[in-house]
Amino acid sequence: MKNLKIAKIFYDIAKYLEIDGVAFKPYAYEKAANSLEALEKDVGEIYNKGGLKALMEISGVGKNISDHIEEYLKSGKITIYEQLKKKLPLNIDELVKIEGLGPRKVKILYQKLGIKNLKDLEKAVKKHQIAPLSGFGQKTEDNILQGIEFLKKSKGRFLLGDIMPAVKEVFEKLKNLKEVKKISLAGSLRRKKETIGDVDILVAIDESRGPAFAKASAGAVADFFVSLPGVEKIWGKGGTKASVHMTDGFDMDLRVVPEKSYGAALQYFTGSKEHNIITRKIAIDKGLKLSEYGVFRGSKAIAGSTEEEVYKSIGLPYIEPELRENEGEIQAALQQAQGNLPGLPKIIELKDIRGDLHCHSNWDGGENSIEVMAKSAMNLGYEYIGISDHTKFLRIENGLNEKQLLDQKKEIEKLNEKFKNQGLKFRVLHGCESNILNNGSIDIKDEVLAQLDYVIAGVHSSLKMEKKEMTARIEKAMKNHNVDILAHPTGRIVNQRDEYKIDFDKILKIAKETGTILEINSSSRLDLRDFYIRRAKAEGVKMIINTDSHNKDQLNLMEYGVGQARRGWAEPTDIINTLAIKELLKYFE
DNA sequence: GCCGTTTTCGGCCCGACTGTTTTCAGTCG
Repeated sequence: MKNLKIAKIFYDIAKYLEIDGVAFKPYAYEKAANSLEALEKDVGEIYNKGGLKALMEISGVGKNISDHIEEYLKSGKITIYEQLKKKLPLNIDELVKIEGLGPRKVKILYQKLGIKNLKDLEKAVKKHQIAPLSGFGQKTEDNILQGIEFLKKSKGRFLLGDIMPAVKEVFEKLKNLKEVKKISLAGSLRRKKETIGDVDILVAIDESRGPAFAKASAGAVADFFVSLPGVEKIWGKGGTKASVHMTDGFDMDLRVVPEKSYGAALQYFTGSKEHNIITRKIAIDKGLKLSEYGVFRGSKAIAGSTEEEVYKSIGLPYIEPELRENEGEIQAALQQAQGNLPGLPKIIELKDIRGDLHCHSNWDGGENSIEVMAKSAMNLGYEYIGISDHTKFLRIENGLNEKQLLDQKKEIEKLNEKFKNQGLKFRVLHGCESNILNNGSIDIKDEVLAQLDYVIAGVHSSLKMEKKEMTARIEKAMKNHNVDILAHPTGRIVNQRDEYKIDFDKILKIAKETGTILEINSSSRLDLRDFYIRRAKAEGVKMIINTDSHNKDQLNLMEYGVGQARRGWAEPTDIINTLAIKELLKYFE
């Protein structure tokens, strides 16, 4: 997608300009990049329809930046970007990931030592060339070494679903402390980002019994925090904060604040940075000041104990954490505050989900029987589960052939009969996760597919096809009238694999035409990504949130798919597994 | 480089920490 490619270039330009010490321009480029990411339409399309004038209507895009966009659309290049790259041939992205290294220091390292990337940096650290530089020092050198080692060990960021179980355990323990009055996760974890740098936990303590008591309470919470099982190393501990490194590899930060500023602190520590900047600006426009301590008029605090109060004081309705990226939520909130439509989306919640339709059983080598999977789904409060085992092309996954699928159908019918006799209002649906072969055909005969309640199709082979071929392959599968759901539509896996080359706009168009449902896969694929979800929603394409469970415990991954959908602004009406069974089956029909 | 029902020029988020500064720049979240 061109929007994202251009956005990336603008972010890079911003960093280059920062390196050169240029004031304010970096912020302008970042802002434009941010707007492009949030755009629901293709920037090429906007330009084709309305030219430069239409581009300049994008927030943060003015005369110069619209020229850059035009240049990119025409030639695939932006001249000043090429010049900046030539002037400072650095891998900035890589270098500024080291804690303590920012653009200015990166420039000094390049000028004095010719450091262009992480490898160069590591060599220089080992030869102790960093400490003697003016502005650096022994401590900086030590910190850089530590930063390099952390990056190597953890690759920097963790998959949300991988660390959440451990975080929840810690969270529950803290919550049960008598000193803790309020507690919340904050940061990217609360915004449900795909990957998390570190874990932020915010706690409010009781202040009503005086400062000495409050101080003792805060100390007790911090003491407890650093002595938790799983803590490998304590980075630091003070009266109101502590940070630790866990044996699982991630860092956790604890902040303890008084109750009166809990809401402001939560708003601040939740971020994102971009969202905070714009909310603070809105405060300034109203003659107020917003910080982590509260909202102030002069020196008088006018709000701070809850987030709702903080937003209200600056004239905004409450904004869900998953929307706080400055990608249009502020405009939507302002719109809502003025009583105009559509305002903020009423984004989907976990409790809206009535079933999970991408689940594997022990028929294809999954861990649990259909009955066990079904009972686990009942325990989650679902009304239905769909069994969708792999089909025959995937031999390595014990894919089922036509005969096995029909045998499985009988077993599912029997199980439904049993549930009915037990008076249970729960239904097992029968589907499959079929394979889209290279020529776009499905690896199971149509007459068998037609006998299933629904059919999922996905690409599991020849992932490196050229864009045109791959798009045509998927298009053909979507046009098969037995295919209901396109599994993990772009093929990406977080931190492991990029998406395959596809024309996503075309996929959206075909989905709209054929009524094909696009999957939001909750496993480590997290595919569709948030910005694709937003575009699908804008086009009126329906989606489904599935877990792709291979055992009963993985049914719990649903919360991450829902988080993904929330970041994509999806509402319950956009997601078909919020439907009751009757409507769902009608939709498939 | 962008933006404007207080501005077409003069602004551009806030507070804390760190390291090396002898009064503050760079970095972080």
